[in-house]
Amino acid sequence: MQRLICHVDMDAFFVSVEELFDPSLKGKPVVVGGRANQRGVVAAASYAARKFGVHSAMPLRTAGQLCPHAIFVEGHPERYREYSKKVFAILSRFSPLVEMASIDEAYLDLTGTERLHGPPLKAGHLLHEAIRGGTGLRCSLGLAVSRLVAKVSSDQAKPNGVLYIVPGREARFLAPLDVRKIPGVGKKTEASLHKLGIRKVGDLAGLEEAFLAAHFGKWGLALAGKARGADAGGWFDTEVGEAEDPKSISHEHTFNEDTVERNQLETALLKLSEMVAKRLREHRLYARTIQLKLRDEDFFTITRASTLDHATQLDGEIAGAVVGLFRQAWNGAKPIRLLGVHAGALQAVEGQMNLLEEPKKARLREAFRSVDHIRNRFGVQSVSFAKTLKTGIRERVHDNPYDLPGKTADSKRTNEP
DNA sequence: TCTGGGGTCCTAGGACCC
DNA sequence: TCTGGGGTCCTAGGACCC
Repeated sequence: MQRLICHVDMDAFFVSVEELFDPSLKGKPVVVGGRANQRGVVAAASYAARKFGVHSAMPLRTAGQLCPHAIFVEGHPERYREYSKKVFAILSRFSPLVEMASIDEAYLDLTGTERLHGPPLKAGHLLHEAIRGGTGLRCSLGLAVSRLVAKVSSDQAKPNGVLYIVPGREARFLAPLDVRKIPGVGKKTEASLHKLGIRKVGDLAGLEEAFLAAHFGKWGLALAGKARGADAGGWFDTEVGEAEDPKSISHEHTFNEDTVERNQLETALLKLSEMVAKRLREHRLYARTIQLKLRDEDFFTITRASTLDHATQLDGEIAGAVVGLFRQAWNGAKPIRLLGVHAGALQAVEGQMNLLEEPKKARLREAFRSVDHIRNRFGVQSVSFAKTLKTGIRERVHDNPYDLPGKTADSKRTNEP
């Protein structure tokens, strides 16, 4: 049976959700991500704002210069998660094999649903209409035999379009597109390809695999396959289905102003450790590697990792490791711009941990369960490390506002620690 | 144009072991 | 005694995606 994959990509998602709640924003230049004078980048821009050259990932200050009359909004992550879930629910009516690839993007496996939904293009339009009717949001939709071609075709269909690539026509569809359109080809790879005189996907498809392998290693081989429309290894080559456990969990924070205040920095590390530990417990995962991320005022960035002799999900153990790394890595001279805490080498609850568990640890874990419960009800800052309370925290550390759906957001916070 | 935050995957070198 | 070879784990950094 011919495989049929559908890629759904919401159009200007964050902006469109904002418009649902405030229709007066419609048609106006809107920038989601923060104020025009803040440190940060654009998370989403309305089509009206894009006309001025504003696009996502652009520094907010730049966007403010390009389009001073734009409406700048911080955004509402809970709303985006809510609408992402709505989209997921609608898609689930069309196929049991649905996967949210990010908050505004999903893959469906529609293989064998022809008797139910009709031919591919018909199914696509039904889906498009269902999303429009169920959420009031527009999306673009690509259908093809592979994830890769489905994704590229949804991009070509933007905005508000449906595009089906007939099986066998993949290479012809891709050939005239810029190499940059291939997922995984970013600025650097594009530049390298241009140097070799390769500009279009068609140029790429004609090359020897050995040539690409020589220039780009393992990635070059995949690239050759992608140019012909194959999923060609890696994540793209997996079946569409249930999301797997995360491979890492991290939180980081950029300070509004660079700082050399050790107290402030270490307090921030404790907060970040708490956030990481809380998410580990939500996922019922344990981390064996803890990593610190440090960025100084010159944007010079280092990471320092430490592998523990056992896996953990406890705030104190993570904080202990990360503060240790921090004291080794930073001599107090250069002002710090960003701190991050990263948990890797994750393992499930099942496994050797249970055997090694000491009764003391079990009690601690029980205590943290209660802490998480209280935090969920009253906010992160309702329960915290003693040091945090003592030194006070001026700089507030936020959750990732544009996280994947399905994770609980910490509710309201007080301004006082 | 002074550059967020949360992820994934890949590479390369060194330690260590057999 | 002038330098094996493979495997695995760990660390650091970087490209890329939304």
